[in-house]
Amino acid sequence: MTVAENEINKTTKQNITPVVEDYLKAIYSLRQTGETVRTAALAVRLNVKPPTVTAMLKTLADLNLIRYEPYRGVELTESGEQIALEVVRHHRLIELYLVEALGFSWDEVHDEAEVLEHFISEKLEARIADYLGNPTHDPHGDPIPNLDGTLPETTANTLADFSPAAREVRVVRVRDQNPDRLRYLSEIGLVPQSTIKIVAAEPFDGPITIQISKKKIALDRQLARLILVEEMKG
Amino acid sequence: MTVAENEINKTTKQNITPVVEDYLKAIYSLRQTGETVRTAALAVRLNVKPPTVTAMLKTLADLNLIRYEPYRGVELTESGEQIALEVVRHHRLIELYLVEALGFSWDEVHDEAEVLEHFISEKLEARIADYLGNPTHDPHGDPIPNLDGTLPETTANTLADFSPAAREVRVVRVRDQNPDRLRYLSEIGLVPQSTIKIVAAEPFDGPITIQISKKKIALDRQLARLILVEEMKG
DNA sequence: TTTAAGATTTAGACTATACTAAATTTTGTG
DNA sequence: CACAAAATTTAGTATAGTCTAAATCTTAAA
Ligand SMILES: [Mn+2]
Ligand SMILES: [Mn+2]
Ligand SMILES: [Mn+2]
Ligand SMILES: [Mn+2]
Repeated sequence: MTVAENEINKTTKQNITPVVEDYLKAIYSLRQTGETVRTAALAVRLNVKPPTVTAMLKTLADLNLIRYEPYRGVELTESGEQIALEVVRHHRLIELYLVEALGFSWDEVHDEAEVLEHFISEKLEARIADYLGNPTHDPHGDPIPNLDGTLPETTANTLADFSPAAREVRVVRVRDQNPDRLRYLSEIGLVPQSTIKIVAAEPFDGPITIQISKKKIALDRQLARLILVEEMKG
Repeated sequence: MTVAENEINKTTKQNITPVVEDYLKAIYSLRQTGETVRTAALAVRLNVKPPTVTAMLKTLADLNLIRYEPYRGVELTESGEQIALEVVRHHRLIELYLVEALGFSWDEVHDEAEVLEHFISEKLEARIADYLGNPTHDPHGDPIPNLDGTLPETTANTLADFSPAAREVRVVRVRDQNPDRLRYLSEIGLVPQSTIKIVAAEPFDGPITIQISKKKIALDRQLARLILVEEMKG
């Protein structure tokens, strides 16, 4: 045997393929919702069938990137999370770079970043971060993980949680990556850093009406839940 | 059977993997030397063993990307060449972009481009080309294939072919991608567009002595063969 | 508390790309 | 022109990632 049997579980650079990175990223992102990360959710997210997920979960567990309890779900280990965060950093830096340096709009960057995140070198990552002045947020307001694997703290509520009583709020993040919806949102001026006023909130989970520079727009409550805002200070 | 048997030879986007692209690019580049492209040369270039090449050549022939005569070598078909040229275009645009927009030096860009060439979208390619003003040559003086798959014509001789009789020449291309040698060459000022004078050429394939802005430097004949130059007009 | 529906895993298979060892073809030398 | 050396292909195997069909586990409803 070429490799000793007690070495089979070692994580090497080689083992971290683009597919592995996407699984880790998916686990990380699904965990953000607070729920246990299950096979079915991963299958949907990653566009594969459940048995494919099960097979990969075993591989990831062998690499000590996740803790896996059959039938019960998974969670990232410390090293799994570090890799996930590094890939997320790549993704968000690339998104911002494409917008800032190459004139992409915020609805065009996701698919490009989804691929390139796996292939830029550490050197290119550094040059991009440097060019952008070590930014903390991407074009959607998503926080960019730091090099050390920490995340800029975000304290924001969703637009859906605010009542008309609230005064002006500032949009800080748009948690949507559907190109058509993103185009719609930027058309009405609802982008990170814009200021809006909440005009009305219909009961029974009805629409939220907001005002953006004179214009009133009714937003579906589901969509409003994806818009994170902060109260204006002062 | 899901796919009819008379359809097995169809080239689809799916079939064109990064590995396939690298084979086509390698065949294209080896062909430039004028010699028949053989299994052994491809194996060396692509860092795989000869049986691996044989297997892939069959696949490429099935996809109508090459003509393959067992034991006798291969050549690209029209569609194989188009794909090779497109990948070369990506490679060289990326190299130039990294130098122009992100401060890379010419010895750092090859490895990065070798990977990214397979993963940029057509949209990103277009934005990069646009940013660069639709350039015709990369940082090494290598011609960048046009969108239509044609190549800017280059008429240049190697430095090794010139005798001291020749007057000043302009460096137009450096056919080397070894980072250490490239650093050496840029240190002595031997880069595309620089002007040099040929001072001496030793017999028996000996060194060529050149002068670059007052300084005389002896260049190994092998290395001189990789430097393409043009006589200055006027 | 039983049981059926839903979720998940197991079993078995396939494709792409790689390898080593062995067989075969080509080529260059005597 | 014969034949050994070199080049190439064939044969058989491996790994990563995917699939479908079948088995098994979990859970929620009767
Ligand atoms: Mn990805
Ligand atoms: Mn984003
Ligand atoms: Mn490549
Ligand atoms: Mn080049």
